Amino acid sequence: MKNKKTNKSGSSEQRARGNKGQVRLADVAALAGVSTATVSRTFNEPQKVKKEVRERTLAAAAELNWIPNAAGKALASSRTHIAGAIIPTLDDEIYARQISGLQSGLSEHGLTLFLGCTNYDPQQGLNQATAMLTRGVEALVLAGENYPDDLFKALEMRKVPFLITYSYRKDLPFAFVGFDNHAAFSRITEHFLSLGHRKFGAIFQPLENNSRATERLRGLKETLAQAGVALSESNLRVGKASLDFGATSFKELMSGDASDRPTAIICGNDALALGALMAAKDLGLSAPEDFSISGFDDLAMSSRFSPKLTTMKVDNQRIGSLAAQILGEVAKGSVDKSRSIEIKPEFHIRESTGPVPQNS
Amino acid sequence: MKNKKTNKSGSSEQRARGNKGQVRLADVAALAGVSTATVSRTFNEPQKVKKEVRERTLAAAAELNWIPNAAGKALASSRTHIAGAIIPTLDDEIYARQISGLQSGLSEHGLTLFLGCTNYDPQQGLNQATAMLTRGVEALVLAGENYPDDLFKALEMRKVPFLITYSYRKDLPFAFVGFDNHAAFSRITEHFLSLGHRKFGAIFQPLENNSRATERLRGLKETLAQAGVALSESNLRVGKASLDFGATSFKELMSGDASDRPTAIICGNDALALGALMAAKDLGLSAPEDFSISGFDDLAMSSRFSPKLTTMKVDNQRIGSLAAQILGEVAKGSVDKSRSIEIKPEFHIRESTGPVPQNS
DNA sequence: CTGAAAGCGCTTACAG
DNA sequence: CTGAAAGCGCTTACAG
Repeated sequence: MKNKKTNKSGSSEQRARGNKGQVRLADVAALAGVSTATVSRTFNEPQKVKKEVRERTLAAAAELNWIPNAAGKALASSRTHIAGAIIPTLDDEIYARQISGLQSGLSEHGLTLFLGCTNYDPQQGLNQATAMLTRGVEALVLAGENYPDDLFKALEMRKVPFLITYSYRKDLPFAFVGFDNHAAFSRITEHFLSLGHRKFGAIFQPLENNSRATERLRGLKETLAQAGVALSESNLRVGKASLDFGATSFKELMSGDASDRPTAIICGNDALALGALMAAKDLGLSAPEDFSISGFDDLAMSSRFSPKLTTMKVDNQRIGSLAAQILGEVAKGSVDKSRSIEIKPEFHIRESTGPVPQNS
Repeated sequence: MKNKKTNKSGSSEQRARGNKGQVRLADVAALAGVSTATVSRTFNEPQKVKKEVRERTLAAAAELNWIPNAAGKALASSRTHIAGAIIPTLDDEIYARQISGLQSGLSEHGLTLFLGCTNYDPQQGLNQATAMLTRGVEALVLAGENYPDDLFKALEMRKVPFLITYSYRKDLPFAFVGFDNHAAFSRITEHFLSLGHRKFGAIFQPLENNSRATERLRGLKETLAQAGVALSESNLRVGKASLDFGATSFKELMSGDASDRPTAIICGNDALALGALMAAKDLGLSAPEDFSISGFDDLAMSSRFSPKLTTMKVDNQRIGSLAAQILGEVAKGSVDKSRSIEIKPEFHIRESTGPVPQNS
């Protein structure tokens, strides 16, 4: 009884010495009549505390509405229970889904997520990462591998485990959870070749600081080259990954001489392909009668559009969950190195691709 | 010179006492031959340090590649430079955009963002918020106001400033950055009424734990009621906010007796409306000749679909930036209370709404 | 302008 | 099973 009172007034004395009126572990200890060590154990290693004492402590904590201060905890234990993720942008559903899967996965491991966006600027990526290192992230997810060398150096110097998502590359010494963009576009290109197409056009998102897009285009070009087919520069359009750019580019590609016009159009993603299909309607052209076209991502709209779009689906939510699981294990220390996981995209051949039109 | 050496070996002695090999401010101080106070000032109040000393200190920090430890900093200064955001889901572009604007805005204020998703479960929201309070967030953004009372109590008890986004309500004592969902749907409904529609149908996302959707439906129903028009329960479909549910619901609404069939269909968002329009094509019906329909959000697709969708646009990126700006000021202490900002959605009347069909 | 030292809120050997 | 006390890496009055 007396104990309680002393504590309560004690608490306000503390306030005078700088404490902001925040309830601290020491206040709980005083109320429960135990040492600070016991309060700490009650919450972190309950089995080490006698039941009766534990309950008294929990009651005190509940009465005071105590929430532990993570900074104190982190300093004393050198664990922060924080993970970070850096992505190009949330405006692309691809990354939003990954973060969604990642966040709920990390949450199950008791990790809170710091989020940073680079807007495709490597320097911003470095800044975000530095902020996160300062705040003691235990692990980091980087979407894509377009980051300055300094970033990777900093991570290695501080021994912060990290994982690269969305990409999967064997030529780089990092842990990946993603897929092989080059192989995916190789596969798509083969599909067109096997349908007899020889005149190709391509509509792509910006390649700068985006090695995924770059790899896709390489996969496309190299596969064509192996078949002895060239993609002329004039039939390659690169611009904003929007419906509009897809539409404009399509009209340009189709405005040429009928004999030069591509019969096959490979798009860097679904938004571009859907934009192109909309422009086709305006021009009175339709797939697969007049041309064939493919996307990448399998947006919700793509399988319902008319014609249904041939595309590849990547389960981004799953990429996020897998990344969370790996990092959760690494942070817990049960695994000492992050491993790679290769995701296989699903190729959905639908209505938008077919044999070469007769009159071409 | 000697100084340097002592320091370096000193550093490894420290390691034996628990330090994880991490470079600390004290190491920088030793290398530069100054006190820890001077190192701290060099970074936090540089104008208080003589130029020469400052430069020596900066050089030492650079040489050791020192990154300050935020936990130590937070504990000593009681500032964490962390803000948090809790949203229902990232799978909805609405929230992804808000987070996008929020993150870059906060970043400019030197704040790092914790992100948590509730998946529309208030309890998860409380858990995420507790995790963030533990980690010392200086301010919190909550999307929507569907959170347990305990959450608001906890925030108020700890005097953590917070802001509710997307909604804007005058009947609740919180700071909002958003719009009036009720008024928005009232406006949409008036548009249909002014076109002469009297038979209404509605396709909505789940209302449970989603007061935005609930307000929308209320705005719709009350405006109809004022005009003496009823929305029959059988003409109201509530389900997943997907293209598919929009399509299925449309077919159901249109399957009834021709005389009972709604001429006006108000959808809770664009995905539902686009799904309905796709189903209409299958049925050989088209807007606005056979029926009128509206959405909400103005997705990229909506202005390009055929017919172009009548809908309302909310600038979610801007909601995020505004929230960041307010919280940045509040965290800095330049303002002591967060203020509300009402956003006005833009009503885009396009091709999908028109006068009541003659034969109805 | 600079430094010695206390203190922020926790955890964790260590001793009992 | 429990407690006294040192220590985690910083900042900040205070004194000079």
